[in-house]
Amino acid sequence: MEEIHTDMSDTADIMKGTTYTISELAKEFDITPRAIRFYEDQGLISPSRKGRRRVYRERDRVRLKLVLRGKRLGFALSEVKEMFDLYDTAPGETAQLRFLLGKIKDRREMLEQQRQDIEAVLHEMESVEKRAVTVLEEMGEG
DNA sequence: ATTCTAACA
DNA sequence: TGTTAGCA
Repeated sequence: MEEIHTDMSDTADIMKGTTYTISELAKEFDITPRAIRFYEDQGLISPSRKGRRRVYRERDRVRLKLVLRGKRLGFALSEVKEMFDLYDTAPGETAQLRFLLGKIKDRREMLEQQRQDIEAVLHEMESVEKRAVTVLEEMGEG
């Protein structure tokens, strides 16, 4: 899945002004550079440039990590972006957290509904299966 | 060797 | 998002 590099503290990386190339981040998070550029196109990350080349700093790395976490939780990139925009607009504001809670609620409800749907199908399968077995047994006797 | 943009799948 | 082409 995903492993995290915890050598020096992140704060140390920040004060040192550590930067990363797109390939380094891709390797760290086990994704392709293409995916990282895609997230940028979607407005989720905005690395600075050195000429044409993207220069990723700790802030970008953190955002990328959050994007991937959002994906794991089943959120759309657009939803992760909404959260980022809220944070950028009102840092330290409760709006972002309320938004997140709302998203979690929606996501959870969707998953629970899916769970119910799955259970319904499973039960139906069981019913059909029993019926089929019964028919075979009757044929065996007759 | 690596990254980038753009376009198509 | 993956892939590929043509650059720098």
